[in-house]
Amino acid sequence: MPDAKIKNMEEFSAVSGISRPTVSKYFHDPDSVRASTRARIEEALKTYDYRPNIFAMNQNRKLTNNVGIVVPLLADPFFAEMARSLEQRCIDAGYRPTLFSAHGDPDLEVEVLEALRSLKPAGVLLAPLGRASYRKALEKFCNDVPTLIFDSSLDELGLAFVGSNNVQFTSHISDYLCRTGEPPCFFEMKTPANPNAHRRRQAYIAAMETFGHTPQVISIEGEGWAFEEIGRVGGHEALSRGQFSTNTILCSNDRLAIGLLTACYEQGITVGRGPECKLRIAGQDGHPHSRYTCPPLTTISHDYDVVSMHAAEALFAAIDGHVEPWKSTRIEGKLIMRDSA
Amino acid sequence: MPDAKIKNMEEFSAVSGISRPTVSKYFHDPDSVRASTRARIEEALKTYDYRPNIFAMNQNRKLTNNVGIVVPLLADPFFAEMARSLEQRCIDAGYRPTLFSAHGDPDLEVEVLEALRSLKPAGVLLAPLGRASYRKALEKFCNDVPTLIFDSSLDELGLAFVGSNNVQFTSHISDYLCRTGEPPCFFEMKTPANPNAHRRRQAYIAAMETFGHTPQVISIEGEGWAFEEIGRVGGHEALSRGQFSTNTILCSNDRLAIGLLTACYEQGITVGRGPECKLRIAGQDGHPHSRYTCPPLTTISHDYDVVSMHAAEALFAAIDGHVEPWKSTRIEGKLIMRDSA
DNA sequence: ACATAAATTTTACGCGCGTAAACTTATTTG
DNA sequence: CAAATAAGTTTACGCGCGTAAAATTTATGT
Repeated sequence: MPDAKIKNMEEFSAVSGISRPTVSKYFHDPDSVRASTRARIEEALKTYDYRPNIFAMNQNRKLTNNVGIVVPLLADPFFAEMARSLEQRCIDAGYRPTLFSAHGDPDLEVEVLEALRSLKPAGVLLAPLGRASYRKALEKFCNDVPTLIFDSSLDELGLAFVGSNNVQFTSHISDYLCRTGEPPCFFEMKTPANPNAHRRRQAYIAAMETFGHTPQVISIEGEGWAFEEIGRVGGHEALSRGQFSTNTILCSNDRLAIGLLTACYEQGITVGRGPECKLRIAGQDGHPHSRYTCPPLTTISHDYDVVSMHAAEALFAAIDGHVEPWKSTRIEGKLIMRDSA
Repeated sequence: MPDAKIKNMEEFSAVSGISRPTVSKYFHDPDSVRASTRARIEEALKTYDYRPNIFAMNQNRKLTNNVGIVVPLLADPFFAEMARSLEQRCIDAGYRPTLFSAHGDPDLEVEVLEALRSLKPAGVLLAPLGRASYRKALEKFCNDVPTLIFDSSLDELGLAFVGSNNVQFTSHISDYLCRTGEPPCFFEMKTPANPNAHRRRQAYIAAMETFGHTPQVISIEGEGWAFEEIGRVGGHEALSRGQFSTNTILCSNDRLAIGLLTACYEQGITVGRGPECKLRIAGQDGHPHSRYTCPPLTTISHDYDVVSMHAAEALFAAIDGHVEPWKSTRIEGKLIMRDSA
């Protein structure tokens, strides 16, 4: 039971009987001191409540043990899950993670990066919003701070890129849809907030051509991150106009698919694999909610754990000085077959 | 265009022609210096890139301008939205918010609070996990740090409580359901992760008695925060056993309702208000996803904006020294009528 | 046991800024 | 316009800790 409060390291070194520089070393890395002295320090820690002042520590250290985690939109469960996973890995590796969200706003993203800079982080895990106009600001940031880019790639930016293999995602699920029924149309936003959307469209087109089908892309209007609503409204329009040339729709992402499912429901269109169903709908991302749509959504899921592991380890390696040339790691997704397609 | 880099406040005061203590005052509060000197400083700021070292600043200040925001589970869109809103209010008020999630784990919550302590925050906005066993740790924290509790109340803890009026929530929607059809059964978790659940059950029972109906509570098994899955599995069981005595079900929260909707779908049970529908289902919370279920979920929504406003302003007032006795502010919810009930 | 290497102690300085005190200059007020 | 007041300057110290250098103690190997 720690009782007597200790003001600073000086006082603590006095009561522990160890000199302050050695105590300092201990807090920097407990293994850097002799086992016997470590034991004495930890013994004192049990009786006296002391923790080094974090501000004084970071002031003089060239590098802190802070790690920034920046996502474009924390309200999106995909990023919430990635953030959680990365946060845990940082803690396990002895870093102090701090979580930031740009809330979908590129200006806020730049502000966040500015704020992050002043925290002198040892490294940053950044999922960029991906607007080209902000490339300059990101580039500047990456030059100053070891930054690993995840989720959506801005070529050659930062230490490295780790994310999902969007081409494989779309190819794989397109393949599945072609082999199990009519070839899919592709449902996407005309001006997607996420740059991965472009890769997915291209992969869809390529996959269709491989199968000898003519691709059909339906690009709907809508700006911002309210994908479900955009999918619902755009879905209503596309359905009313009869824009889907087959009975199968592959959506650019699950959130769009969820909106489209709602539109179908509202128009009384049954979705699913059964013979009585008019439409098959599939998504992409493995959104936490996709299991609970009606019908449950067939999708292809990110391997959250593997992506976060590669991202975290690549950053930590770089922090430890293991310099490697920029590279891109893309993790394959797993098809999740459910009732919607 | 800031070009020449300035190392510290000393150098900056030199190039700006203002003494360092005055510059220090300026960064503490720009309005605390004469308008003419403020102009000179800001003029220099345009040509020289300088920002005070945040660690050195916080080291000597008794209080930082850090504000901690702690939520039980960031992956829950309700908390994600609250966090976003609170974050913005902190920034607008000149504080530096830092976001933390306990990820549903009481031990992590305590750790987060420990970490937060060392940031010497001016204040903390805390939505507690609400396990009684951790009351002691929270109490200790609240004694040391000005803490405002939101979402779920632990009586008399912290500066004050701001949250939704769960009793009104349940009364109001129960009332609606009774007036528009058969009286509702209540669908909830036997051991809910969120303490508000108890209030809702009690309010349901009270509302039913007011209407002269006998309340029927279905408490399902399940631990943790995977409410949708718990609702789905529990829903299957309750449906199979015929546990619902009326055709109307009020769920303790939207996430449970979403799971129950999935269970209904999987059993081929139509949900909605139409004459062909077998069941009416309503939720509570105004979950971002509730609009997109099939059918869209009738629910009662938190007034996110008002709750976050009251919470933030109460904290800022306390930080500014406006001491007030502990009080509880409960915001009413708005009924959102959709097709499910 | 003795040389050598490793760890610790002593001593001392610096980081960047907050802040207090005494003094000087600028602005406001009657 | 002098006096009163407000704001800025100088000077100086301290915060809590990192860290370097030299001296000293302790551990390790043959």
